[in-house]
Parts: sequence; C-alpha cells; structure tokens
Amino acid sequence: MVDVARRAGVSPSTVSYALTGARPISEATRERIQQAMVDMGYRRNVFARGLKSKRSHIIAVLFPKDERGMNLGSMEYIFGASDHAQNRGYHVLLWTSRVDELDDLAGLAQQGLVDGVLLMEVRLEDPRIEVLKTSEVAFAMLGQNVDPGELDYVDTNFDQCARLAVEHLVQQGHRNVGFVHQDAATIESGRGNAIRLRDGMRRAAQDAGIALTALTCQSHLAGGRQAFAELLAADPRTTAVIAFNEQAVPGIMAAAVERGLRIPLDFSVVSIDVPEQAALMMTPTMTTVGPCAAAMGRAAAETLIRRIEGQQLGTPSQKLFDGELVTRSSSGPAPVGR
Amino acid sequence: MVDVARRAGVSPSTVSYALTGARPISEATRERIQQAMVDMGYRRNVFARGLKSKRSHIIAVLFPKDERGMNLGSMEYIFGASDHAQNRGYHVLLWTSRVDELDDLAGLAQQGLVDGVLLMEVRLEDPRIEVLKTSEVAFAMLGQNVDPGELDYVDTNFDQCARLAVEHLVQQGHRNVGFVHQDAATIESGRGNAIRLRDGMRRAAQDAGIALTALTCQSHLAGGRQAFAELLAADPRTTAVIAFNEQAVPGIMAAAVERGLRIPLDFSVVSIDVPEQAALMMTPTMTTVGPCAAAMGRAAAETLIRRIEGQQLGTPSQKLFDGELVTRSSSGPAPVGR
DNA sequence: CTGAAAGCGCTTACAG
DNA sequence: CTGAAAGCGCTTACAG
Repeated sequence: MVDVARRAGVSPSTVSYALTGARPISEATRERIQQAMVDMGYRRNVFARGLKSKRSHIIAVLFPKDERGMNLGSMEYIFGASDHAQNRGYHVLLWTSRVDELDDLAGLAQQGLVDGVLLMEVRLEDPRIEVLKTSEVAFAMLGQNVDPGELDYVDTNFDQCARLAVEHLVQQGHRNVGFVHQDAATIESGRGNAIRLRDGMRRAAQDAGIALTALTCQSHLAGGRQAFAELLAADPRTTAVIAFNEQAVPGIMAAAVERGLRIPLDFSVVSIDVPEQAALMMTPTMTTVGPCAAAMGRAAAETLIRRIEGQQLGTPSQKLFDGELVTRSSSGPAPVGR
Repeated sequence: MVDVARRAGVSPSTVSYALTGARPISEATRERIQQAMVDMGYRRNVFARGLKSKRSHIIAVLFPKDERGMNLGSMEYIFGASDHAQNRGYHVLLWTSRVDELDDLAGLAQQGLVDGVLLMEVRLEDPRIEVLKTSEVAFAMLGQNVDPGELDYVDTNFDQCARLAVEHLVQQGHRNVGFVHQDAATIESGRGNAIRLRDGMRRAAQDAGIALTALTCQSHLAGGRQAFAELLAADPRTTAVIAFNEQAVPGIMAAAVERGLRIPLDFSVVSIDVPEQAALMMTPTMTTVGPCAAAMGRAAAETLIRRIEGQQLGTPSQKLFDGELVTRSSSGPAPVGR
C-alpha cells in the first residue's frame, strides 16, 4: 500500500480511504490511485485489514454433515449461500463439525475469523445457539429452533408444503394417505422441520377430511420397505404416500412394486423437499413439493450479511419459503375400487 | 495475550512461544500459561497471527459448481477434504467461481488469505494452474491435467476401474458391451477423467476380447434414453452398458425397460464413480465401480498441507486410488441366446 | 530458559 | 479534500 501511495503521489492513508470509501476523495486522486494499483497488481492484505477493522468479510456455514447424511438438498443450500456471499464480497468458510462439538464452535466464534455464522440443520433445542449468542457473533438460521424469538431465520413453509401435497393427492381422488417421515431418533433429537412438517400434515389431512397414517421410518432402503409394509397393515386402503425421507423413498417404491402395485397407476408417491436431481434419479421420476433450496440459501446469506453490516437492526428477519408442486411420474389418479 | 502474560507472570513473547512451540519453555511456565489461558478464555487472534507469520491456516477448495452440476460424489470429496483439514488445524474456504473466472482466483491467491488451494474438476488444459503457479501459492489437484509433471495430485485409477467393470461383465458372459460417457461438450472442454476413462475402457475391452461401443451422452434423462437407442442401433447384440454419467443412467434404464428388457435379467448396467447414496436411490440399485471419494478428498488435503508445511519438498506426491466393485441389483449374467 | 522491542500492512481518529 | 501517526495483536530476530 505504501508503494501504491508513493507511485500515486499521495499518502498511504489516502489510498486506504479510497479503498474503504470512508471519506470523499477527489476524482483525480482516485484515478491516480486506481491506476497505480492496477500497475502494481496490488492486493489488499486481508489480515492487516482484519486486524484493524475487526471485520474479516468471511462467514462460516455450519453444516454438521453427520446430522442427516449428505444429500443434494443441503448441497444446494450451501452453494446458494456461498454464491450470494461471494457476490456480496464475502468469503465462505465450510464448517462440518458435529452439533455437539461446542468448544470448536466457541473457538471459531471468538477467534474473530468470521464476521457471522449461518446455521444449518437446526434442532428444536440447538446447543449451538447459546454458544453463538454468548460469543456475540452475528448469526442466522436455515431452519428454526423451537422458539426463534428475535433470531433471524429462513425456513421452508412446511404448513403450506403439507397442504400442497395433500391437496394434490385429494384432487386425484386419494382418500387414504400415508405420511412417512424420518426415523424416530432424528425426530426425538428434535430436528425442527420433521416435527413441523408432521403437524402441518395432520392439519392438512384433517381439513381435507381424509385419513392420514403417519409413520416414522429408518433412512435407508430397508427402512422404506418396512414403512410400506407397516403402512398397508395399518390401513389396507392406502393408495398414496407422502414421504419426507429421501433415502427411504426408493425402498417404499420397491416394496410397492413387489406387492404388484404399479406406480402411479395403483399407488402414488409424493416427496417433500427432494431436489430435482434426486427426483430424476428415481424410477419413476418423483413428484415433489418443496421450495427452491438455492434461493433459500441465498436469502439466508443475505439476511446474515445485512445483520453483520448493521442494516438489520431491531426487527428480526424471518422468512418462510413456499413450496412448489412439480408433478412427475410417481403420482396420478387414485385407482378405482380399492 | 498481554493479559494472559500478566496473569501468568511472564512476558507476552513467552506466551507466544508457548503457543507456537518455536522454542523450549520450562514445564512450570508452560503450565501457568496454560492455566491463565483457560481462566481467561483466551483465543489467539487469527489476523494478528496471519499478519506476522504470513500463514493463515486456511485452505481453499476450488469447486466450480457449474462445471458438472451438483452431485453427491463431489460433495464427498469436499467433505472428506474439509474433515481432514480441520483435523490438521486448517480451515476450509469454499470457492465456487467458474473455471474461467481467473481474476477472482488471482485475487484469492495473492491476498494471502489462503495458504494453499485444492483444485477440483481439473481440466486437461486448466487455465487455473498457470494462475496458481505464477502467484506462488501451494496447490494440489483432485484429478489431473494433461501433463501434471511435478504437480501434486490425487486421482482415480481409471484404467483399473475400467478393467474392473469390464471384467465383472465378461465374467458374467457379456460379450457386447456399451460405454456411455459424458456429453461431447464436456469431453471437448477437456475434463481429464472422461478421456482417461474412455481410453482405459477401450484397452480393457480389447484385452478381454469383447466388442465395445463407446458413445457420448447428454447428462440428463432424455440423454440417457437417446444413448440407449443409439447403442442398440449400433450393436443390437449389446447386453450390458457401463456408464460414466450419473444423470443419464436412469434414462438408460427407463429406455431398456420400455423396450421390454428386464434389468438385470435381460440387460446389465454398471456405473463408474457413482456414490453409494445415489446408487441406492436408483431402481434397481446400481452396481458401481469406483474409489472412496471421501478418502480421496482426505488424501488430497493431506498432500496439500504437507506441501504448505514444507514436508513435501522436491518429489511431487502423485496418487491413484483403485476402485472397488460393489455388485448390487443392476447387473447379472448375460441372457442366453441374444 | 526468558524478555524487550521491532514490525507485519492495514484503518481511523486527530489535525489541518 | 488530504496527511502524519497511533495502534490492532500477534511473531520473531536480537539480546541476555
């Protein structure tokens, strides 16, 4: 920077002010500085900047990868957030520690390395929230805890998604519908979305006046198979299932086919929050209900950055994203006479 | 740090030396310092540290997400690398700019923010390599360019994978096999792995004395359907296909089924480098050949860190990972009499 | 084995 | 509109 200043014939502080924009610089000076920076290939040192300004322009994305396994949906959240952050001049640090590794998190929050933190895979009772609050680092959630209060978040509108999925099936004549969600352990550990979706589903089914059989389900092929068996045992007249369990869905469909049911002629399947890529990987391709994950990631990053930059004082930013129904080949009219 | 020093009754420099381990500290002093740090909840400031030491303990993972779309395999590389980096005391910066956004990359490399860079989605002629070389930042590749020379890399052993896939099918009696790889544009843009795999496949087929029909294929459902049609047109006796195109495989299988072929009774499918999660999402579950992506990610991070820390001088670290065959439900004995 | 001091490259009140 | 100077919190030669 001193070299740039010398070349431009100004003081180092003027160069700095030109860079930060913290005070007006005459057009002529600004141009000389600009030219000098280009000539010398100058790059502002991030550490010196961070040391003085207490701002790193780095945000951390907390994705506890063991929480729910890897899935394309999470990847879309992460890359949506990352994209937007880079557009806004922020770097993204990927943090994959488990939810209960709180010392590591406290270290991250207090080191000053990051200006803010984006929480993914939020639990209803999430111990990370307390840590972040006490360390006074800015943060926003992708998802919600049990009582977000004044906290910023972006989340799926599960109520609306449940309604959309139920209505889709009701319109096609289905009257006995199953809801297969995540495994009991996940629900007990209190991942909020599983619970919010289940409750929304019950309300939607009640309002539509149809029978809903809700089941937990292990997140793998065999789990899906078992859930299908349990479902038909509980209500033999079931003609459709709504699933919130990406890994189990292929098992559900395989079990249906083995029982001689053709999808979608004899049995319909709708998945909540399965990204397009995964939906197209399944046979038949999956009808889905859910919001655009990348857009949610972008919104979460924007919320966090506004909070960091002090443009978001007072009122919290709390957004719910409506889901969209994409009808593919796994759902259709209810079979007659079953 | 001065507060810690005061509390421990030593000079700040002693605290610093205790932290860096750059010179011997008496046991008693070290313990007092340790205690003081714990008492005060001290966290070393990353920026001050980076400013003096020119080391950030941050590595960047360059994943140009538009290159090949999102896929679970890349996610495993990224998280494998991230995991290992965190274990080794490094943070991971996620960088999703396109391959041709070289100014941004030069900025990153010269800012001093990162100690090293991990390149993913490496092309045969990759413009990023020149940028990184001139900016003198340490880097390693997950994949290879056309002539890695003295560069560090970790890559799949495509020759061995091709051989394994071909042998699996030959052992089951298949004599006419198709190879469906990526779309023409991708191959022309010079993603190395597509080309290396195709060449390995040709050699393996030749050595096994079987007929191989190699085709390019658009990376989506319709592309897979079309590839299947082209394949049977080119060689009507084809009884199996090896695919290197995650998004197209469901299309291939759907087309086969529509033609009245049962999988695997009448037609076998093997996929290269499809992660377990995706393999289990398909119906029937997919037989795959490929190395453990997470292990490759970890190895790449380790290679980079050794290079950064100067433990890897002179000879480059170049590793190929062998694939494993996981037989699932999409492949079986060749049908008799076709 | 330990201390005192310089300096990394910026930002930002203070002064004009 | 611009400069001179202090200082952010560390690391590391220099000295003992």
